[in-house]
Amino acid sequence: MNDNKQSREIDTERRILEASAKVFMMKGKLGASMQDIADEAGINRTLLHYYFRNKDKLFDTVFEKVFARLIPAMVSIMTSDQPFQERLEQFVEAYSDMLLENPYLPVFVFQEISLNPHRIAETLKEQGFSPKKTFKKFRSELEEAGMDDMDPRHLFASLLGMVIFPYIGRPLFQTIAFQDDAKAYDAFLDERKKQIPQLLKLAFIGASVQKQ
Amino acid sequence: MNDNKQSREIDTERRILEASAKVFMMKGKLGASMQDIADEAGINRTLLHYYFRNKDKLFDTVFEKVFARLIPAMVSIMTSDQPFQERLEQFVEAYSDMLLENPYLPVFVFQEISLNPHRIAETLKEQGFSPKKTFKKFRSELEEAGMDDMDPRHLFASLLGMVIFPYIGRPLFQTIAFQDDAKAYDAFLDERKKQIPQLLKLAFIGASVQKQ
DNA sequence: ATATTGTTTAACAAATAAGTCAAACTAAAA
DNA sequence: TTTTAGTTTGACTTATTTGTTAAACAATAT
Repeated sequence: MNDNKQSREIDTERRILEASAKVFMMKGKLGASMQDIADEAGINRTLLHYYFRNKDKLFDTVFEKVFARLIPAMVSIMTSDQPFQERLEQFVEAYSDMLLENPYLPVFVFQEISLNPHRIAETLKEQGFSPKKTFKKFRSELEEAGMDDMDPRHLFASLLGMVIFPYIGRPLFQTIAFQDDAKAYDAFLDERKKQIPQLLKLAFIGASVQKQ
Repeated sequence: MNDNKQSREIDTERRILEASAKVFMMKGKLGASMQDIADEAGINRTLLHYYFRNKDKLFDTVFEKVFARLIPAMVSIMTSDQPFQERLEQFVEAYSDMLLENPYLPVFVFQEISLNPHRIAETLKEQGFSPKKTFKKFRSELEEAGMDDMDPRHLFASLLGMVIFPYIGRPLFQTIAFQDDAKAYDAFLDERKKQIPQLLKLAFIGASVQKQ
């Protein structure tokens, strides 16, 4: 082993964080024991305490890192200056890909913010994300794009819901609508990347028709 | 006290189940201790064991009862023979009202089925809900109604997502889009009862336009 | 009245997991 | 080489929580 202490430290810390994220997401904060995490990381349990004093501190660190994965796509759809239809497609694509790699993320995050709602404001600040400003910009850009008759907050809630639900509700939905065929469900998830923007596009067309 | 033992029993059991549902939903299966539940029900902790042997058995009973609240609206939109637009409105209305009264339900259910995906098939059977049949009926009815170009599974996933997301993601979304104004968010939730069917209606219009 | 069944409680035992501590180990610095 | 700082580990303590047991209590039936 030709590691110096510093690289050893960094490596161990990274391994702990990766293992923690994985185990916390799969088992939940309370379902995951420090031993589980240590095993996943291939280290001694006490080492977790050495690096992160206690379970809460470890969890907080992990939560922020995991939560951060939700931000980039959100920022991009709210601030990019491309045509709306394209932003929409990019957003759905980016979010879907992220969820495909982190299927347990939404349940994990929503569970935690449900138990601990005050955490959100803090975490968002920590991530350097300014909700008020960003959302205002989104709103005004939408108006400029001539979608002023569709409340951006409803639009955004619908969009997020449509994207996220199939991941959150997978076990349920795969059972009732796909007879538990996992492969078919994967294909379904992929199709949604096109279906969701398409549905919204049709709604825009419908709206413009009704306007006249 | 003029209760006989039988009515006492029923009352106690009902109180336990109500308290359990509340505490489990708010704190999660692992976050809720038997003591928490006993306190909420105003009884001795050992009594819980007397009525439901152990925590797992109690939880299973509660989960089935809570999960059952998801079924009726789902069945009605899939089997009713009213015009589709009306079914849609009724579904959104029914689901929204149920969620308003059970705001913690979706996170609770999704967390549990995420940890325990095999439970779903069993629970659905327990509830006398036959996914395959019901969904097939939904599909064919949709086709008859002339919406054959919109995959019913995508439609249903979108619908559920749009309805449920604002409840699951409330702490997050209320913060970023409503500056934490709870009253405004309640109004928003109410608006969605109309917004969601409206969006889908517009999409149908858009689809019919594009068809030509 | 008392015996029996069912209900409720307090006290105890066992298991699990978090967190602490001191000792062992490693690698670079003096 | 030895010292020093940093890293890793095993053993221990403590706290929490589940589940059990036996006894007390209540209400009805004999």
